Formats: sequence, C-alpha cells, structure tokens
Amino acid sequence: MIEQSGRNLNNGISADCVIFGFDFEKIQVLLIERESGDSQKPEYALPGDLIYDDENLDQAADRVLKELTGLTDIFLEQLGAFGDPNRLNKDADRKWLQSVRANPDVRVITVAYFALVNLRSFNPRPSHFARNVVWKPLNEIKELAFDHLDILNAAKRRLKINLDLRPIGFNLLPEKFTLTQLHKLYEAIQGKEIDKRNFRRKMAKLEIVERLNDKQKGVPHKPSNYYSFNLENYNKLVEEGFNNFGF
Amino acid sequence: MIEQSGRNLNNGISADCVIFGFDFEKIQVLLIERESGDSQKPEYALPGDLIYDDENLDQAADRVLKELTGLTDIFLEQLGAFGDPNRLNKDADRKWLQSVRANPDVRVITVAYFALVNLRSFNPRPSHFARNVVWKPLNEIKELAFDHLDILNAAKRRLKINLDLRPIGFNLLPEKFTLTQLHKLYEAIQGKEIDKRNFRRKMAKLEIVERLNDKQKGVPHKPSNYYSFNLENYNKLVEEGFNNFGF
DNA sequence: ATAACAATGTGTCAAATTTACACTATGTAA
DNA sequence: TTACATAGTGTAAATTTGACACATTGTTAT
Repeated sequence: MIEQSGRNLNNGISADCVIFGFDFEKIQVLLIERESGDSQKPEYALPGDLIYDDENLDQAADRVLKELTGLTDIFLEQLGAFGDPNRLNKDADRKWLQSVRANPDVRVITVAYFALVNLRSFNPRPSHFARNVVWKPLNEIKELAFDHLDILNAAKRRLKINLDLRPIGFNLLPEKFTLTQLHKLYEAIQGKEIDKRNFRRKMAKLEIVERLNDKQKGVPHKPSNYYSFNLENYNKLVEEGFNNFGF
Repeated sequence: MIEQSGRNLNNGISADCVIFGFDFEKIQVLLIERESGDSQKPEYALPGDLIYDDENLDQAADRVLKELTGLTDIFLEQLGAFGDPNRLNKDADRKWLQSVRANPDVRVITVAYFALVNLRSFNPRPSHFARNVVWKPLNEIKELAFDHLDILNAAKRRLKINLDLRPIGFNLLPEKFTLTQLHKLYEAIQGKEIDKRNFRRKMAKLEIVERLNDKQKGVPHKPSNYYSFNLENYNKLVEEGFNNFGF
C-alpha cells in the first residue's frame, strides 16, 4: 500500500472506463495516450487507474475518469470485472507499469465501466499520467494496452443490448435534438439502417420525446424541428416492461 | 498473503455465486449455512470465498462453488463486481471473518456470478466452512450475510433480462422435458401468468424445441410429450436478433 | 368395464405491430 | 425564381399478439 493524500491505494483493484461518444456520424471511444518511456508510436489505453480503499467502485470510476480526462458528471454503468492473471503481461505494459506504480507486479483485477455521451458536450483534457486524450473511431481501434480490447468488445455488446432495454440514447443527445439525430444514433449503435418513417412512428408512440416550438436555423435546407426528452414517460416505460425498443 | 497448497490467496478479492434452482414450481436459491461461533439461529450466505492469484475469475467462481457445495459443471455467468468499503461491516459478519480469514480486516471486492439450474439434477453437499447447504425459496429470503442481499437482487434483475435475450431456461431443464415444465419456468422467472396456447405457439415458431417420440409414463392423467432442445436453431436465434422471447 | 379424474393439447378471431415503400414541404443559396 | 438539400408524412399487406374453451388421453377408483 502506498500513502497518497492520506488515502490507501488498493494495489490489486483498478477501474477502467469505456466512454462512447457520438457525433451524429459514428461512434468514437475516449482513449488516453500514455507516457511511454521511449516515445515510439503512441500507446493507447482506456482511462483507468487503481482505486482507493475508502471509495466504492462507482466513485472510483468517476474519480479516475475525472483525473485522467477531466470529464465529470457522466453516468457510468458497471460492465463487470476483468482479471486474467496474465492480463498485464505484454512487454510494453509491464514497462509502463514499472514507471508509474509502486507495486507493478501485483495481480490487478479491473472493474470496467461504460457510458455513452454526446461527444460535443465534453471537452476532455489530459492530466495525471495521461499524456493526451483522444476520441478514436470505434471501428478503427485494433490494439489497446492490457486486455482493454476485450473490455471494449464487452462494452460494445452491452451497448447494443442496452439500447433494446431502454432508450439509452438520450444520455448522449443535447437537451434539444432533432429526430434525425436520434435516428442516426440508433442506426450507429445497431449497425444497420432503420426506415425513417417507421422510426418516427415508433418514437411517437412511445411518447418519450416531445416536440418543441423551436427549429434549426441557418441550415441550407428545410430546418428540422427540435425535440426534448420526456423523463417522466421514459421512467414509466423502463419500469413497466423493457423489451420494447427494438427495430 | 497466506500460503495454501502452494498458491497465493488474494485477500482482497472474492467470488460469490448465486445459484438459482427451479423445481417446476418455484425458484430457489442455493445458500450455505455458515459456522457461527455461537450456534444461535443459522446465518445464511451465498457460497463464496477468496480467489487465488493464479486463477482467473471464472475459474475461481467454479472452484469456490465446488469447494463449498460440491456442485460442478454449472455454467456461471458473471454478474458484476460488488465492493462498498463497508460491505463487511455487520457485527456477525466481522466475527465470522475473524474466525476463518488470515486478514479479516482487509477490504474485499467480490465478483458475483450466477446460474440457473435444474434443482433436481444437483445434489449439493456442504464442505469447507459451509456447515450446511440448502435450497431456499427465493421469495422467502429476507436476510443474508454481508451485502449478499444486494447481490441476490441484482441477480434477479439480470435473470429476467436474460430470459428475454436468450432462452436461458434450457440451462436448467433436463435433457428431455415437457412443454408444461418449460411453460412453468417462464412463468416463474417472469412472475406472471402466460397463456398456455400462446406460449406453445411461440415456442413452436421459434423452432428451438423438438418433439421427441417419447411420453411421460405412470402419471395419473394424459401423459405429456417430451421435447428436447435444438441447439443449432438456438444459436442461430441468439446470433441474429435477441429481443424475441417476450410474452 | 365404466366412470371420474387430472392434466395435455389444440384453433380462431380481433387488435396491435411491423414492414416496405415514395412523394411533398420548407428553408437557404445561387 | 429556381435549384438544392434535408425534413416530414401515410397506407396497405403481413406478421404477431392476446384473449378465449373444449376435446383428448391415460390412470385410478368403483
């Protein structure tokens, strides 16, 4: 155990965060570029770090995310625990651990969290051991530190499932949004096309979006109406029965 | 760290198992009755124990379940990590920990697993620090050690969701089963009645059960036909689109 | 052998939902 | 005023759901 700001770091448990961001085009993932001893090609990892012994897991995830990327007030959902004994065994990973951890060889279990946010409403800033923070398109991520690729894949699967269970999409839309934006979001997560009229019909029936008296301005085409999210009806829906958001 | 059979126990991480059993009537949960210093009323807990540093989390869960209850070959699915700093703070829990653990005061994170099994095909036998192993009706469980009630509730929620995503029920049915058994299983998990004809119609359409040339014998009424589970079609369904098992 | 019993197994119709599909509307910019 | 670009809208057929009641088949008791 090392002392730091009067708290005990737990050397055996870390929290990692998968933050999906959506820009109305494609889904991106928030990664940190870590300080590698020899600055070859950058090494990317999910934002994550050891937890303190006096914080619970949810708190730890919030804190770690904030410390590394500056992001706060993101609703993180737990994805699960990952912890193969050899998950830290890549060469570059070991070297890096030796540079930042007091006990680099201890076995570490990580508890992964994930969230889906509106890419535009967050401005990540690197700090702590993150040299840089970047949004990377989900489809272009082929390699990550540790077992982070496994974690990312688990998060992808969970994201898709969640979309069916509740209209998670709203986490990530601005206060007011257009139906086209919402539509594109669903398509991006499901990875398939959804008929525009059918999509709108369904959203109308669910009654979780409300038409505002407000339109887009300055677009070189018919302006889109803005909508907002009806939290009350949303909660009612989630209570009653999930299983109703499929296309 | 304490040495035991040449392996390092990880004092900060445990695995707990929620085993749901179904007897075609109601859902029960496998609990261990633990050795409490003074034998007052029995204290129940989920089967769980510390993990070793050289095993992965899934292996640990399998091993712990086996050591405490004798059950093997159960497909355990990870539920998530639980770890409030004060999850071990009940009086009785602390006393008990002091009697069985080398480092009773270390903060422990637990990784919870769950499964749904056919109650009849397993014969749990207590060993290790489990004085006894019992099946307890889910609805009658009001108190458990540590934060195990939280874990149990999370497992209940997950069970319901899983039923919609894939016909998990098959884990827990015998090789050959009757449609009435399957029907009762769905009702038990969903906690509501499902129309018999509608249920059968849906199962028929999904084509994941196959009618066998085999009937019940010796029952004092019309014998039920046996069915078996079509793994191939099942896998196809899970691949394509979930979201199709609702009633 | 016959009747009582107990659970199995089956069909239909109305309502709701899903799917497929193409054109008009509205603002900006040239 | 016209061209452009995206928003926004309806309908008909097919599928799925939900509600509902009675004949069937074996065993057991008389």
